[in-house]
Amino acid sequence: MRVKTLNPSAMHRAADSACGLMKTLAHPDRLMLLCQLAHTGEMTVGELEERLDIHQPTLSQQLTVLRDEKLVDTRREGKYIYYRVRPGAALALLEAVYREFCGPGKNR
Amino acid sequence: MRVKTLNPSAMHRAADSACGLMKTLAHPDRLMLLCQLAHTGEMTVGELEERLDIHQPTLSQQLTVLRDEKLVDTRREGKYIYYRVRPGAALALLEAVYREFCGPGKNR
DNA sequence: AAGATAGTATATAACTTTGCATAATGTTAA
DNA sequence: TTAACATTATGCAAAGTTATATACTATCTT
Repeated sequence: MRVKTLNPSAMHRAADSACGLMKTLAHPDRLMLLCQLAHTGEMTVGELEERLDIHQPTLSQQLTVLRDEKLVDTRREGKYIYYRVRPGAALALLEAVYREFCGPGKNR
Repeated sequence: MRVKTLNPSAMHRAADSACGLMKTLAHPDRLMLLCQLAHTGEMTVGELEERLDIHQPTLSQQLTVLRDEKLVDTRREGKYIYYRVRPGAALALLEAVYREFCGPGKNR
């Protein structure tokens, strides 16, 4: 069975969008944020701050990145803002990352 | 069924190693290089240069990064140096990326 | 309604890292 | 030694990270 190869320009475009996503994931705080949200479903900024021990402005800045990249959705409830993962390509990658780095027998 | 969450320090360690890999993949040239090698099995620097149209010193620098990160192996044959993907975590990620960004119906 | 407070976001600026071009250097074969 | 293939050195521009300080929004209290 022959493996189909993309033509050069399609490959460039695919590589650029894949890289966009990976650059966003390639930051420990952002990755943990997404991972945590993927597990938990929804959390407020304050809960994330406490759980992940990221100090507030840094956290807020990274959440801004995730919002800009459309990787998370938010909803306000009173003075709290709830974050959750937006379904999409990021989730598939996250799962693959999780399997490789946090799966059974990987947490030592 | 309850989803198990890693403890904080294990999570940090896992996030750091996952990010290390993703940072390496989060560069269009490097990603295409790995993708191309994954498809082809083995290629010389010159073949990669021509196929991906990356100019030579840049290519060599990115190959150095991939070597340093132990994502590729090399073998010399006369004046040619053959590169190939080293089996490991990168391959699983690459496959997930490929499915999301280059799979059926994604190359427009 | 005014001020105080809790939760969240943004601006600025310093610092660090990365990307890549040019140029120089190794290595092998003819 | 010359040509072809590949790597390394150097330097600068661009991008990413994060701390400090400030602003915004909602709630609570008086």
